[in-house]
Formats: sequence, C-alpha cells, structure tokens
Amino acid sequence: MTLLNVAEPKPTRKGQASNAEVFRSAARLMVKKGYGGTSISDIAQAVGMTKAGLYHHIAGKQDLLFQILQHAHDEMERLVIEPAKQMGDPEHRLIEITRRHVRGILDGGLEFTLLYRERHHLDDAQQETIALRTRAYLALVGATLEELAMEGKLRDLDIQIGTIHLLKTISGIADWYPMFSEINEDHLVEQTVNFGLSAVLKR
Amino acid sequence: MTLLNVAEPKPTRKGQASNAEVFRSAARLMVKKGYGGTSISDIAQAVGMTKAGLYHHIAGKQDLLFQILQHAHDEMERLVIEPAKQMGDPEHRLIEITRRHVRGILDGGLEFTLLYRERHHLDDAQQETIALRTRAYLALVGATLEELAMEGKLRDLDIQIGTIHLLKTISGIADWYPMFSEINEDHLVEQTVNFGLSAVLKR
DNA sequence: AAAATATTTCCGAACGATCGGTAGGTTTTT
DNA sequence: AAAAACCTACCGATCGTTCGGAAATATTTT
Repeated sequence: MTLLNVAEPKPTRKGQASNAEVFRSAARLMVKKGYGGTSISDIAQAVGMTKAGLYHHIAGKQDLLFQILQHAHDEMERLVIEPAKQMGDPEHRLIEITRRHVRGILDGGLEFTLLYRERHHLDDAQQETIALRTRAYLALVGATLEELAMEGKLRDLDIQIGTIHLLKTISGIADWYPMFSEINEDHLVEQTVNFGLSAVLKR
Repeated sequence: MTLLNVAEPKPTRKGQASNAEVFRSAARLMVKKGYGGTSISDIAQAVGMTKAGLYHHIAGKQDLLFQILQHAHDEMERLVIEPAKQMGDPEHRLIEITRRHVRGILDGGLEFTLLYRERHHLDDAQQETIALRTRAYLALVGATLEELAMEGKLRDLDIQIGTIHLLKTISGIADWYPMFSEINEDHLVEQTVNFGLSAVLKR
C-alpha cells in the first residue's frame, strides 16, 4: 500500500502536462529549492495547473519524491550500471562507470540523484527501498576494486573507504558544477577519471 | 540591517538554554531534518522553551540559519585554516588541512558545515557573505596545489578541478560517516589523507 | 457520421493543521 | 527597581489534501 500507488500514467494526452513532465518539473524545483522549500502549489504552477488538478497525477507529496528517486535509480541503472556490467576487465569497468556517471550528471540524465539527500522525508519502507538500490551501486564499485586488488593493481588502501570516496567525488559534481559551468564537459570527465584512477590504482 | 541583527548574546543565564545551546540544538535538528523540515516549534521544544521564548535568542528563522553557517565557518577557520596557514611546506600543509578537516567532522566541530547546502534559504546578501568565505577556503587549497605544481610534485591535472574534488571527498565524509560509524576514526583520517595525496601527487 | 455514454482531466472552493512571528503580561535574575 | 527571560494566546498566511462538479477527451452505440 505504500509502494507503487501512483495515479496511473495512462496513455498520455494532448494537454499541457504529461505525467512525465510533472515528475521532471517537480524534480527540477526540488533540486533548486529543496523538498521542504517546494510547495505543491509551486509544482502545480510550474506545469500550468492548479493544486487540485495536480493531484490527478500524483498520490501525494511524499510519494512524488519517492517516484522521482526511483526514476533516478532507474536512469542510473540504465546509463551506468548495465553498461558497466558488460565489461570484463575491472580497470575498464571502473573507467566506464566514472565516465558514464559523470557524463550522466552533465547531460542532466542523473541530475535528480541530488534528491537522494532528501530521503529522510520518506517513510521507513520507502527509505529502505532506496537504500537497497544505493547499496547495490556501491557494491558494484566495491567488487570492482576487489578485483583490481587481486590483480595487484590496487594501492594499499581500505577498499570500503576508497569506494565511498570515489563515488563521492563523482556524485559531488552535481553539487558544484552549476557554479563552475565554464568548465568544459569533456575535460571534466577525463580529469575526473584520472583523479579517481590515480587515487586508487598503482600507476 | 540584514547582517548581525541577532537578539544579543548577552552574558548567559542559569536557565536551561544558553544562546550557544540554542544554536547547537537548532543546527543539529536542521542537519537531521533539513531547514524546511525543522519548525521553530521543533527547535523551541528541543531546548525546552516555547516559540515566543525562543524569539528572545534569535532574530528569525532565516537569520538563525545564517548565524549557524557563520559559526560553522568560524570553526573551520579556527580548526583548519589558521593552523594550516602556519605551515610553510605545501605538502605538509595539504596533509594538515585534510587531517584537521576530517578530524573536525568526526569530532562534531565541523558537523554543521552540512547546512551549507541549505544556503538558498538565505537572502542574496547573506548568501554572498557565505560564498566569500567558502571561496577563501577553496583558494587556500588551490594555492597549495599551485605551490606543489611549481615544486614539480603535482600530477598532470587541472588544479581547479583537483581542488574541488579533493574538498568534496573530505566534506563528503559528513554525509556518509553516520551510516558507517563502525569505521575507526583514526583509520578514516589516514585513509582519506592517502586517498587525497595519491589523487594529486606524483608518488 | 452522429449521438450517447463513459472516462479522464482539471478547477473552484474549502478543510484542518501548521507555519513563522508578535503583543502583552508574568516570572526570574541581576 | 531595572532588566532579562519566558509564557499564554493569538495573528494572518500557507501548507498538503479532499470534494463535487465542470470541461474535455475517448469509447461505444445507434
């Protein structure tokens, strides 16, 4: 009853606001002003509706945040995790993860992972669902570092801590990049790959 | 009129809540539940007062956040920046910055820097004040990397990006450490120093 | 093709609750 | 007695949410 009780997506319509657009507008607002700082009225206004109208697309404010976070993880799996899992070589896999994750942030596809830090507004069951998916991504990177360690390519470091630091470096870009948008995107991607690899690999 | 209009600190009193305690309680609540998710009533209750009573210690909710952020920067300067500036050797300085910053987070002295991301709730003048102090810290680390580059100790990297990644790695600890509190503190400090140095230094 | 019906989309208006903040008086400390 | 700390009670505004119905659209029947 707590999960997946969205107001049904339904085909779509010719009107001004599809369901997907509601989610995107809401997410963009929440990224800018925070969950608590974004009212239902704000969201309704952003998509050109009244509050009451909006409630035909969402099941409530809390559930809206949950859906957005689920979608963010869906995108993360599609853009980063699935492609990375295809790669056999751990070093290439680590590079691919970094590159795709950063690229995803810059292209806006992973922009809404920023809302992860608003997860305390969810109820316990929803928080656990999100936490599981986050831990799965962490485990993927952790396992990759383990493989690199067995190949003797890894520095003498704590793999758990190294994994988290690596992912913080990457995901942190979403925090500050809007303030340094003069930085070239390709340049940032490669610099981040180098930063991460240098931090954990013997080279 | 926007700056420094606190309800005066005044000596203190023997009652249950000193001014400093109000700030600390408020900050702790805001870290846990966010600025928007923390009501004035919540804060008043946490310090054993009513809303009206609380307003003898603060000038308003927005100003309260501003004071907390100012205090966080004060602590940052006292615990990290001032000691680091004493060090002539840039490599030692970088190590000292990392060590003291991480230590400060773990000891709770820099815990409230987490509220930096709630800065959009401030007015423009307040935001600018905070941004200036943040940029000053960034500049200190950036200048240190520049020195290391001139000594030939630095990797081939973009110093601006390296600086930000370095600081994100460190400050990110405040985000995740509460969830991994089984990690030994000294161990985390040293691992973070090594991670950072490996990322930017030839070694 | 037109008419009739069903379904979905949206709105105006209101709900109880809570928000940040204040006025005025009482208690406590100096 | 002066001053500071604190409380009761309340303010207008806004919050998330709901309800009944009106448009608009899609589907079925004629």
